[in-house]
Amino acid sequence: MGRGDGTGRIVSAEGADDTGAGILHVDMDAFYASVEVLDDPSLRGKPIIVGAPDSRSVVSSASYEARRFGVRSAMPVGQALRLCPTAIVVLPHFDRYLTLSAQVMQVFREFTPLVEPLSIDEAFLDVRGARRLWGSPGQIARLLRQRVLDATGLTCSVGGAATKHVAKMASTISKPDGLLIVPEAETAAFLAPRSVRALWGVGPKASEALEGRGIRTVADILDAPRDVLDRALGRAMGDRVWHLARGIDAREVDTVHVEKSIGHEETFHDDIGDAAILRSELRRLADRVGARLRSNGWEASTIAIKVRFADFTTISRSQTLPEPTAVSQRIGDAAHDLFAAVDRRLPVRLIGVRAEKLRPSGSAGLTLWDDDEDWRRIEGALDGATAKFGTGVVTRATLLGKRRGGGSIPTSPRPPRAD
DNA sequence: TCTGGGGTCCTCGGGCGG
DNA sequence: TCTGCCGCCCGAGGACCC
Repeated sequence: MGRGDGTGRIVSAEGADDTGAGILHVDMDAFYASVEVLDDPSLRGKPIIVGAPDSRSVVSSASYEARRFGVRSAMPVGQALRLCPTAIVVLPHFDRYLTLSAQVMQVFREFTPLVEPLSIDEAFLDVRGARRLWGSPGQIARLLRQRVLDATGLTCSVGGAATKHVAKMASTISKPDGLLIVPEAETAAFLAPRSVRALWGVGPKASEALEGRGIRTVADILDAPRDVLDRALGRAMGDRVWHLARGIDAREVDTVHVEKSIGHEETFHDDIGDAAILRSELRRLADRVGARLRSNGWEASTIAIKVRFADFTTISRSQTLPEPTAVSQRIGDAAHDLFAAVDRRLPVRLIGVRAEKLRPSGSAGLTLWDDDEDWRRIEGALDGATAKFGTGVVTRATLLGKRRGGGSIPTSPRPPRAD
């Protein structure tokens, strides 16, 4: 596997065993902060915090120089500055990050079409079919890191393994500017000593629940009875952790992403108690949600609002509409109705609007049931890039993406069963 | 210290229909 | 006609991720 190279990071030795490690996870190093350094070289080597310098802002990204002082993402900027008073606070430039992200993803696609972007700065790649063209997974990872650096001037870290989960853990451990390949046969040895918190999906609450039962490492999970995990974490999570600890993760690299919700929210600079101002903010957020729905060709069946009060308690309310919509006015009306029913005893810190249960607009008339038989019918009806159902036209990508994502194409409920 | 914004997924409880 | 049970859907809230 890997070895330390004296700088705290890990780089798998050239020619090290990479048998069966055909899934790569690539993660850009301190992405936003690194882009800021790229665009202003005078920042190089200095502690940088990307975020707004106002009282309610949090750290979006921090350079490794700042992280040495304990600065972390999502930490309030004020707290970060107390830990690292010499840090330079830089305002984020999201358009620039998007441009560089697109360049990086393009580099990934030079190696394989099987790229699953996870966020703006990371992706999974399935390189099992790229050996003839580019070499073994380890060779591909090295080439890819060099290509990213040449194309953008940015460094990234790469983990390689037999599964997405282990590849992701490997890239995290190799950071920054590292490479760690875990050959399939060494998966168990790699996992066993890791903290439960290192498992993807185990956060502060879940790790606390496990540690309360004496389960601190992946090896401890292997020894724990299933029902103990289920009681600590709930059935679904217990099951997932049981499998992940054994290196079992059947998820494939999925190149099709289908949005399930679209929302906007905003934290006010000062808490607001005036209902008229809050209603106009809801309208503004509803306008933005509607505009995004329309530009994506979606409409939503459910509208939800979120309200966070001055004491940080947070509530949400949602409503299913009689008809799906992408009209901002209707979204705003629904948001107003929901807001009117909220008991407001404290001023409001944050307000948000979200559109859920999305479907392609103009797909009314579809009557499909979400089961295998219907999917065969849908796929049978696919003609080139689109399929026609009733009055609606749905793209092939949408249909197949929905299927893979396990979501529902505009579906109707199954007819009531005859008793 | 005082907690962003964009999401996804899971759990739980209540309502409803067979 | 009523009741219990079951399964499904919906809404609310929480945990988690980047």
